Amino acid sequence: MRFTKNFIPTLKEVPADAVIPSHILMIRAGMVRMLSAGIYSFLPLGYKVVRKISDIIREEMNAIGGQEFHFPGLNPKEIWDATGRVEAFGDILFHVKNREYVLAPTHEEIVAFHAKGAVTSYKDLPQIWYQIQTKFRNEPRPRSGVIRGRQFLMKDAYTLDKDFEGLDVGYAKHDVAYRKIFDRCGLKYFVVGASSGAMGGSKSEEFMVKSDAGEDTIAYCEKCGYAANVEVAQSVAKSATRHSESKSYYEISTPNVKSIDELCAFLKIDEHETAKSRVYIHDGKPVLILMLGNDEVNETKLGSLLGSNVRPAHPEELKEISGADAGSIGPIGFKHRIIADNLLKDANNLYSGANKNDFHIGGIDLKRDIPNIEYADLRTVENGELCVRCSSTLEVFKAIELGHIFKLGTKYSEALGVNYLDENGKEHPIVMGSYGIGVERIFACYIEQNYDDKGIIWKKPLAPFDIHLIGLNMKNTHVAETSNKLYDDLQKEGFEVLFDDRNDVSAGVKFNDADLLGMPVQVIVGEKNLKDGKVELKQRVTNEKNVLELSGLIKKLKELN
RNA sequence: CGGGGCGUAGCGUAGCCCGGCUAGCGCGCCUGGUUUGGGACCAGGAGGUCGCAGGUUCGAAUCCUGCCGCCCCGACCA
Repeated sequence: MRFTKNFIPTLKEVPADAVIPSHILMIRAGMVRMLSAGIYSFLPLGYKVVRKISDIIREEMNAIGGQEFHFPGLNPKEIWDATGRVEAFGDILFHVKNREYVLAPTHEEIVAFHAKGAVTSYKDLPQIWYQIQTKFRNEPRPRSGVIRGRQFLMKDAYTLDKDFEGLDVGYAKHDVAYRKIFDRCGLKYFVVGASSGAMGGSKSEEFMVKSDAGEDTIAYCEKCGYAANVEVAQSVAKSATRHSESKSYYEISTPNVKSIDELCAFLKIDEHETAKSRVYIHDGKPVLILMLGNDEVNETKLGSLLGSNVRPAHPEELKEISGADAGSIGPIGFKHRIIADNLLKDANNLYSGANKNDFHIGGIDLKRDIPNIEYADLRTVENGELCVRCSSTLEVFKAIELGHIFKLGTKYSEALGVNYLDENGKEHPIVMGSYGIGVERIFACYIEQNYDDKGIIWKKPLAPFDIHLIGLNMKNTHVAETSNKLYDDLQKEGFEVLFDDRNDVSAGVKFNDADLLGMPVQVIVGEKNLKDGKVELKQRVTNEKNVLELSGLIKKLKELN
């Protein structure tokens, strides 16, 4: 590709709206442009990367027996009503205004539709169907460039099996394929067991990349590989103690003391001697949640313990429920259900609120004083706590979800009546699995992991070109002739070459653009070295520069490639 | 949806508080010339509904009202 004949609009300045490195660099390198919030055009250079990623995905999907489809983005609303997902998606689903269509945010329904009546025998199973298609989701808040868009490219695959054993096999195949895909793309990633949420399945795993731009918070153990979303993650943390001698409880005047920190400072005690109270409303009834010290209630864990109908009590409700405002609530005298975090199990000599403003109570013995108390794991894991599996230190960080594999089961096949006949002529719903990969997320995450202050650093598998050939002064005939010949020769050797053949910009511009675009190697043709029959070869990753004989160039490039 | 910020040429921005003449600067772009190993130089030039609509005023980029768009934090998220 010649620079002069192609649209590669690089930018010297950082675009005002871009914040994270991948977004900034994708714009500066002339690979994407925003059309509207969360909607991006891929320019030729960026689209080349998209194709490289897609090709890797395609190869690995085909390797596990996947068959590539192309499903419509425009879907009849009726089929989405049939599975109840118009309502389930709510505002996230784009609706077409002048016809009863929706824009597909995923394709389970369409796969089920085509399977119905066509995949009718156990002999037809299993099937792996996949596509790489644009998805539409009306995200309330697109962000981080291409990472969360309203329109995005997704590889989505679906397995059709006769039973759950078959599903296990298909699921395992995808697990292997996904690891190969992300490995080949050169990404550092890890795998998290996750709850499958609204997809309505049983087992699922998420493939994640550590990144400050991420939207999930993950607890990760480097030693044993334990990884879990903090919504469900567990850890070993210091618990409250049960002292051999249990004091009797007593009221303490604590004017204006509200937070646990203030209480500890006021009484000169450790936060492991305190219990924080949070009041929730579950099915219209108050529940007191007791946490050790400053631990935060994990509302996901609370939700799965009590069921979905849980909300924090409003500040106005607190006084009527407990007799006090937030900051003075506690278990003693609380007349409703009380659930304490496991770390508080059977603790005594505790300090907590008195259910009377500006008073706390000391000497609480949960075992003695709160006979109906229940215990559960309700806390949120924090950085530095210990792994429940291997006791080494957990790291808590933000991460981006690259891919997700689900065991769906029969939810969609039952809703849409997608059945097959077994060996005995008996009818069963087809068992489905669903497997997604965010194509642009691979793109962005790769850059997040591979850049420096000059620009992107591509490695071979995703690099839009193998070689960035630079003719420094194209007005010099020797340079022009040599670099033009090299351009042809290198391509004949099978290299993909980007040729900076501009004759109206100075050397510095070309060097800086080359570093910004970040091809793995740069071949620099300049008058100085050419006098001696030599050219310079620069490796982008290491910044290693070699001046070598023209005659030996191709051999050296083949070694590097 | 809640909180905060922003919208001026292709990009980055000044001016706005405190209204006033042809809206300024850098980059980029065009023409000519010089230059060519790390974002060159000289000369000339093009490019603006100041987000949109309404209002106040003799006069609005600037003040007021409404709307739209974009970014960040939160909520939400398959």
